[in-house]
Formats: sequence, structure tokens, C-alpha cells
Amino acid sequence: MTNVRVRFAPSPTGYLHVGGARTALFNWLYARRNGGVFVLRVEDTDAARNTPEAVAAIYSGLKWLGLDWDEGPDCGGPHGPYLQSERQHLYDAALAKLEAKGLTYVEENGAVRFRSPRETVVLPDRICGEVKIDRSKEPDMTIRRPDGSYIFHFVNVVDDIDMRITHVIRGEDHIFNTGKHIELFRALDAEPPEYAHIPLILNDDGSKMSKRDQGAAVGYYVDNGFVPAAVRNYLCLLGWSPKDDREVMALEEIQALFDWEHLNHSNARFDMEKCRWMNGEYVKAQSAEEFARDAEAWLRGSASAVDEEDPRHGVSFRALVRLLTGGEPSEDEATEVLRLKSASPLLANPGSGLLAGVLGLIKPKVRVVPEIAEHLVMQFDPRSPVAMDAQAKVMGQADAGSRLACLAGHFEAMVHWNADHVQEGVAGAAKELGVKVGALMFPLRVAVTGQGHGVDLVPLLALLGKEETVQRLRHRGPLLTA
RNA sequence: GACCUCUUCGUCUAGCGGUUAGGACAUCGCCCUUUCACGGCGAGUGCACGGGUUCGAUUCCCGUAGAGGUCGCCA
Repeated sequence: MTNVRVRFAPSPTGYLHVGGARTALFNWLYARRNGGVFVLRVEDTDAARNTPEAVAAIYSGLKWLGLDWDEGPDCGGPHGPYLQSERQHLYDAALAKLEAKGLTYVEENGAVRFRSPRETVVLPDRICGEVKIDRSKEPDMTIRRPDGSYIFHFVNVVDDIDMRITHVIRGEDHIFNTGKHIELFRALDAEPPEYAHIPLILNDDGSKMSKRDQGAAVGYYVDNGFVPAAVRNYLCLLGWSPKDDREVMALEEIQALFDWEHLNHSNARFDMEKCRWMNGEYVKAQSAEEFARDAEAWLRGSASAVDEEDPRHGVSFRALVRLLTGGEPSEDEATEVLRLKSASPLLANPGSGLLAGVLGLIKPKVRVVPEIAEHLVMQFDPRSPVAMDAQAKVMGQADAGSRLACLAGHFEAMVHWNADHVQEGVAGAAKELGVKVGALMFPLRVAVTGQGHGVDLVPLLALLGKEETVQRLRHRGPLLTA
């Protein structure tokens, strides 16, 4: 197979669908695997929907996923232009060729139709096998509208011929169109390319993924701070398999194995839980700096998206983000910032390294960046309420009140404050009380954070500082055991 | 409705005539642990159904059912 040339040919609808993204990914993988060329062609024949923003969404989505193209509207190439809206002359020429052969006729209103041979088209599909498409009873397809604009089937084929496309890898929803397309290839004296119709990606309930569904657009993953390589990796696993137990795979590994044999034949449901798990695997592999960069970007963007209904965007959260990132608070946030500062010695004088410290603590706990919001509010807003179940558990313990008071006393007596000193304080209290250190940890956690779960406790206390820790203990301890 | 494709745990998948049907996500349990996690170990749940072919079918063939797709002067 020499000179493999594949293409991704989206129409600009304003967003990049994950199904489309996976189609692009598979085309890209096939090209890269075979030393071929990956062409991006924008099918913007529908003038109403064709906006620069919609085209930009395609570029940014593909780039975010790490896909690059060798020929395309932005970078040009030997078979351009790559915007269908600029290729009218080529379509006119191709139409003239069909007209010359007597293969077209004009409707009363001016629409042009292609005279179908009305035969059964045999499609040798690399994935579906030999598919027979009976075209004998189908009406002639329209190839040009009365206003002179051309129909998808026609421009698609003319472009594939002109751009020397050798393999068409596209969604299975196109399989019937291929009958029409092969007719056109033949009418234009061109050899049809090889076809591979890949199964579709469905929602978790088996329905078709549409724009409205969460996660249907690549933008969703961008906005929610997903790691591009993780989403890409997960997408590869939908309809493709290395045929062994590998799942977390480098792109190079996937590329090296990418061939028809490894492609599935059945539709796959998108499992957001597993996608998030996959993202978590990539987060674990990230450096603290990489994670902090993604997290901070998300925090800044998220704090701008005011939505009081969503606790992630409530005013407390936004104020907290302003404090930590140094962003400019709005009026209501500024008030909240003052409240936070008066409630928290730590936040009253946040050090420059506080955000990095906070994110370092949270990183091991999250699979996807937005999960940091919950941790942020729960652990770093001293006013956050005590979780009922955690409180019940603490109250069930004997002497919880005096133990917490004892802990506070030992902490207060510390001259210096770091993780080792926190350990020392807890150990001292444990010794005095005659209990194991482990018996103190849970009540301590609940008293300080109000939660039964959260980030690693000792480093958290070290980060919070002595004053904040003691204040929370003194304040919340009695409430817990009253 | 017609036509096309598909059918292994809830989900993604391995399996290409003989396997205790493997892995992953999710769920549950245990262990590890100074807390929370991570991690480790383990459990449960699956070959859609009915016929063939065969010494033997998850695997091959034919039906049935189910799911998805397509039937545009959208792409």
C-alpha cells in the first residue's frame, strides 16, 4: 500500500463531536502507522452553518487531542483549497464531465440529478466485509441544488478524487451513502478508495450521542480539565483493542498496532466513569507542576462561571479561588473574601506557595480536575459544616471531647510547625491519653475539616499552620461532642 | 416498514473447535496503613435464544429475537 492518503472531513457545526474526534483519530493513526498523509477537509457547503467559530472549534478540538494534519485549510497543500466553500470551480468542472456523458438531468426547479445505473453496488468494506447495496429501486440522487450549491455526496466524491484519497475511514452511519459514492466514482472514471466503516459511539444507555449529551463534545473535556492524552487513550479503546490486556497505552504503542484486524465490529457505549478513571491514571503520571498548571487554569476559568446553583461555582468557592490564585474578586466575592479572612488565620495571610501546597495535597485524590473544587471548599473553608455521618462516628467514641482538647493543648505547645511536629503533637497526646495514635486521627480529621474523608491529614495540618489548626480544633471540637 | 450492520459479565473488551471463559471500569469484601486515599488480594455477575455441522461448540452455518444504523434539494 503505497502513498496512503486519508482524510477527516467534518462539517462545521459549532463543536467537535467525540464520535467525529474518534474518526479523526483513527484516520490519523492509520496515516501515521503507514507513513501516509492525513488531510483535513472542511465540508462547509451549508452556508447557513458555516461560521469561522465553527471551523475554529474543529481545529482546536483536534489540536487539543494532539492530532495534526499534513494538508488542510490552514496549512494548505498540493490539492487545495481545503474548504469546500472555495472549491466551487472544481465541482462545476466535475458536473460538466457528467453532463457530457449524459449522466445528469435537470429538474423543473433547476436542481440537478445524477442518473443512477440502478445496479447492486458491492462494497468491499475492511470492517463490515462485503456489503451489497441494492440501488435498483432508489431514486436518482440530487447533486446540485437550484441555487447552484452542491450536495454532500457529490462534493465528497469529487474532493476524494481530487485529493487522491486512498482510504475512507468513517462512521458506520455512512455505509449506505457509500453506494451512492461508488456510483459517482465510476461515473467520474475514478477508482473508488478502500472503505472502512467503523462502529459508532453510543451513550451509556445505548442511544445516539447528540450535542446535548454530556461528554458528546470535545469541548466538554477541555472545559473540565481532562488530560488530552487520557481522552485520546480512552477513545482509542472504543472500537479498537490491542488484543491483549493493555489499556493505558502510549500513542506510539497504539500507532504501531493500528490495523484493521484490531478494529471492532460492534458499537460501543461511552462509559464516562471509565473515562474518568483513565484520566486519573494520567493525572497520577503528571508532575506536580503539570497538574498545578491544569488545575489553576480550570480554577480561574471556573471561578468566572458564576452559577449559584452549582456549589462548584458558588460564591464561597469563587472567593476561595480568588484568594488562592490572586484573581480579581467581583463585588460579592470581595465581601466573601473578607469573611473568609476573618474566619481563617491561614487565609488572612495566604503565603505565596499556598496554592501549590494545596494542589499538591489534592492531586493524589482526584481523577479529574473539577474534583478539586469539593476538596478545596471542604478542607480550606473553616466554616464548612460538619458532615453528619462523620460527626455521629466521633460522638460514638468515648472521651472524644477531652481527646480533642488534649490534642489542641499539645499542638498549642509546639514551638515550630511542620509535618514532623504535627506527628509529634499527636503522639504526645496519644501517650498522655494512653491511646493509640490511630484512635486520634479520625476525630482530629473531623474536628479540623468537618469531614470523614479528605486529603492526607498530617501534611494538611502542616499546611494549615498551627494557628488555624488549633483554632479549628477549639472551635469545632466542643460542637462535635456536645 | 424496508434494507444494512452488530450480539461474551451492568460497561469496554480478550477469545478465532477442546480454556477452571482472561483483563479493565463500576460494585462488594479483606489486607496494608497513624487518618483519608493509593496499592495488594479476593468475590459476584457473562457466551441473547432455537436449530444444525462436529467426537466436541462461546468459537462454524441457518433461523429467531434484540440493539444500532440508513432510507433528504443535511452533512
